[in-house]
Amino acid sequence: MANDRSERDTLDEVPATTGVASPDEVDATEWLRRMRHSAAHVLAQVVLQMFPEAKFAIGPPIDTGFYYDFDLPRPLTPEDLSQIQKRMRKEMGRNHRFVWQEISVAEARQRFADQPFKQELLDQFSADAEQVGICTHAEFTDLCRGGHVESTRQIGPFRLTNVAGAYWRGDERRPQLQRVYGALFPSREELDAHFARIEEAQRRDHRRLGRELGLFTFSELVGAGVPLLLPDGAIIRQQMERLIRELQEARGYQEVWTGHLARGELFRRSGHLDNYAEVMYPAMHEQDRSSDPASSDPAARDEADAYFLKPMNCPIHMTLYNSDLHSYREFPLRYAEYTTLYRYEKSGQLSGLTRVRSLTQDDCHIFITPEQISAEVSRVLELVQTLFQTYGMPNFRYELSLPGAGGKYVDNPQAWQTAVTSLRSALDDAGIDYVEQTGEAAFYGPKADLFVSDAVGREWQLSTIQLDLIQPGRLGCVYVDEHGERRTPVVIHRAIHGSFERFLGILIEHYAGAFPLWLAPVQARCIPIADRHQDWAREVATELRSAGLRADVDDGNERMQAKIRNGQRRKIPYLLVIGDREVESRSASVRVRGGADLGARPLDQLCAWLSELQRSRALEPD
RNA sequence: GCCCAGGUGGCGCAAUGGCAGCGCAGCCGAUUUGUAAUCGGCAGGUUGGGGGUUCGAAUCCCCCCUUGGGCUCCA
Repeated sequence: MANDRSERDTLDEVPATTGVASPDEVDATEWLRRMRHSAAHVLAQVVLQMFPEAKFAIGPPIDTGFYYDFDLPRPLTPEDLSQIQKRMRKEMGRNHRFVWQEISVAEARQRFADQPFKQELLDQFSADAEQVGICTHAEFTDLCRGGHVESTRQIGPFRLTNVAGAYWRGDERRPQLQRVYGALFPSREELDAHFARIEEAQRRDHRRLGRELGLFTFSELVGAGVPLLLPDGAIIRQQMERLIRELQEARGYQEVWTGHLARGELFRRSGHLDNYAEVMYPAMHEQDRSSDPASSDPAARDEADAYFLKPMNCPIHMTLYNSDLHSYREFPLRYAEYTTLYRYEKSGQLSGLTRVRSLTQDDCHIFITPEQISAEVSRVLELVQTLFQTYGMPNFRYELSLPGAGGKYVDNPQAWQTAVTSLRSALDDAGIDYVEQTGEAAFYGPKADLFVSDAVGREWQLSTIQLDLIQPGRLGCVYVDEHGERRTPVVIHRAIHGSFERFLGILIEHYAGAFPLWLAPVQARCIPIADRHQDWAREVATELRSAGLRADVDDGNERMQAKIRNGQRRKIPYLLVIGDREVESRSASVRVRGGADLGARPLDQLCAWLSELQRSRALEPD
């Protein structure tokens, strides 16, 4: 997640200005950073008072405040947190001055003799004579590159928010520390606004809306990470599938179907068992069904003969490609598939619809010659733009993931170079801004990924465009070129939605549950005012359904006001109120989601209007 | 996977060692109403699962499942 990355990056940033500054020496942003960093020092001071044996690690400012990592003799409780907070406020009120100075590494080693994490930070300096910064306020001194306010009373309003586990230096093999997070803003109002924003974000959290709107559920019995789409959620998903099918058919994609299982031998050849085994569900051995005890001896099993739930389609699509001999004239050859994949995501990673164990990609594999890379990537980028425009989602960013130095990247530097260059030029030609990430490429090639943020600020990858220089060769894919020579094709792996599950989660939050007409599970609901209006209400609904719309009738014995309230809460785009006047004039009164009353519309006009709105996938409900 | 905090009718919550309760939703009945909640009644829980402590466990202890917040991971 990029926001985490940016947190990490702050550790390595050297502040532009010296240890301590007054408010008029630095700009507002830097001043805020300094308040946050200074608050982290006060936090460490207080924790050290309460736990003299505490080992303290690092405590940088972050986007919304600060944190500090500690190794403590026991877990911190919520009560500890409020106690710490109280004492921090007290210390701040005492108005200690921050004094920053430089000392030699050798001196610092002595000073922090009982602080192993500080010692490790000092290890990165080669010479003992080098200078490092330390910052002192009250009785507390920390190893510190600087970046403080002048005194503790200048620190803005804050609140400690939570404790979390965090690995030392972000490495899961290293000790896990307790990270105390705090929110800090320049003013009380801004701090309150921050928490109000969080509350607002929670209101549009897809996990909450999914329940309220009856879109999806999970079951302990079915299993973690397996989303169960309720009828209304399934309707939205069907519309998503329909859209991408339409767009892809128009662009020369051909749909294939390859099921859910494949033998281990396939994944061995593709390289996935070597690079990806931990995310695959374990092997299913046919011998396990045998009554012969000898045959279930693990040593006798061959992973190659076992079956696996497929975690991706690529090797299967390549095998399918191999069922025939292909010519360069067929290229680009585009295989599309919408089949569910299964990935054993670690339990701690699961999150609503955005991180699941059964996921359905709008997955395609495109077979091309190396010369075609750039042009085909451009076509895929166009498809991405069209899709996101249709959903009205403008806020995304691209990352270009390049190979790093590691041995994960199979050699053939020339092919990699071509691939990277082609990918980059396609992005540039499309006028797309992107960030390059070295060492983030797939084991089989470089890729361009699209990220969006969810309601609570977490970033998720949706679209991906990956070049594959490895698997086609491993799986023996060939094509005949214009000279009659057999060559290995390049394959583009690409998904536009990413997975329908994750995209649905993002969509729910993007619209805050108020879907545009074409996606809304119920598009129009007829509300008869009294029982005598029910016949006409039913007729209106029937006519709308004949026009291809999803319409129903609220024939409960509640008052109209209550039905409107329910329909509104269900975020139905159009509520059609039907009373004496409407029955009389063969019409329905249209109430737009949000409250606008459009007055009575004749039934045939209503049908034509709504079905055109649906057909055009218009974004506004009115 | 790791750390922390949770799991009580479908949903949101209360009960902290001594009779499991409230609201919404649901069902039944009455009401027939013009743009965000009509009234009355009924029903609904072996307190996530298993084990333990105790005269007695939703409440304390252990294991597991699961959710949330982080960390790590994300071909």
